[in-house]
Amino acid sequence: MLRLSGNDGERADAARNRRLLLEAAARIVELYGPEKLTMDEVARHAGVGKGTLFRRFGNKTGLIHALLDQSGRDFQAAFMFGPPPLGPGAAPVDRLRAFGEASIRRCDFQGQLLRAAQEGPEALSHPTQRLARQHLGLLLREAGTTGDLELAAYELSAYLNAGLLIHLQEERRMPHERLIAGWHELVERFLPR
Amino acid sequence: MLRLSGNDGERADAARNRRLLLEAAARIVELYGPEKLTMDEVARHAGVGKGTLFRRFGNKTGLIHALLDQSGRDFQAAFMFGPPPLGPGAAPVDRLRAFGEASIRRCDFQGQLLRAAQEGPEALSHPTQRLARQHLGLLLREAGTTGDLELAAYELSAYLNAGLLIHLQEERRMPHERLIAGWHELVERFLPR
DNA sequence: AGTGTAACCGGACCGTAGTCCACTTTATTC
DNA sequence: GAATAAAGTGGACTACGGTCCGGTTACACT
Repeated sequence: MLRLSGNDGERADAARNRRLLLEAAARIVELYGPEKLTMDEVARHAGVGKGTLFRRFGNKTGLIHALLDQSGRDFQAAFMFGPPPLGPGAAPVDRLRAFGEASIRRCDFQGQLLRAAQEGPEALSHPTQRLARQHLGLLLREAGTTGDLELAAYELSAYLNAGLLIHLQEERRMPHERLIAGWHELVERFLPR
Repeated sequence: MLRLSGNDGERADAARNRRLLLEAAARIVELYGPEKLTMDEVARHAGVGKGTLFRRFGNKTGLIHALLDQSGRDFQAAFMFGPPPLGPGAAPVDRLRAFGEASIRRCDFQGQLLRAAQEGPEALSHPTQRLARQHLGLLLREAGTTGDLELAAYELSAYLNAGLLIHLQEERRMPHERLIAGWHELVERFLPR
């Protein structure tokens, strides 16, 4: 078989099941919260076998990434091509500040899913994480920061990790504004003196 | 029963089983590596029921913390009471540098266990983590750093997270020296200008 | 020694992530 | 429209972490 005609090389029934599974997963999260998102339940609600679910998304973090895909793409588009201060056009420092603010804001809405997506040792290697670090590194370079920019990008993105932000908000009871101020302060420390 | 005489309020058989379980766990890690450390196997090797294992250590991260306890205590004693530059007596900046170096060195030996111990949402609340952050915050204050020192301590300790260090070493192939240099650079950024 | 009781013990049991593979469906080709 | 091969499917199965609870044991007090 040559698979020339297919839209994405995905068979029609497979595409339908992908849609069913994503809808079921989204519904479960919306109705019962992310902690009730089990692979068995998703498959059951979608009226589909478990094997199908794992074939489509690989594993649970794969499914969660697929759920976050749309908002992730929006976010990426915003900081790469959108209007300033997040997108190009503003000063690098302002873009850095805006990037953190947007990340923290996003965490307010999708924190639990974001945290779940960042579990496991391979999370740091995921394309979206790499892209964010690359972006941070680029902005640092433009801002005139010197030194090991790759490590600097890791350090900055560590602060924006959903697990850390949730801990600070829920365990340490830090208000939103303090986290933002902390980000601004951190960015400041990375600027050339 | 008053439980006055007992050494630690732990019954003799319980103490014996704790020892057996820790020895079994240590042997499994040594012989087969941390990824083979399953609760069933530990209980089986110790010749003890699974319920006993969970009663003693609560959960898997509890067992791992118990395994790391000795080296953890040594480390804590070293940076709180030991000789400079890690312990008191040296300049705060030098103590900060030494703290990171010691953490990175420790990660070289026990990285996999340390990473496993830091999984889960409650890891950041664990006493050893809190103590490390408190120590970092104190050194920053002594070094004259201004701003939100609590957040600053979180940011510094994020760099020393075993999961991140292992990722940088194994995935990004960064040599030991680069990680050390990165730590020194990071500390530098937190010093008053 | 005898006794009461709190602590301990073991292993059956549960929920969840992830694997496996015999069977079915789809799409292409002739 | 029949043959065919690749892709898809579903549910039984495994491994693992963690819970539960009826039975047992060590210890303090008499």
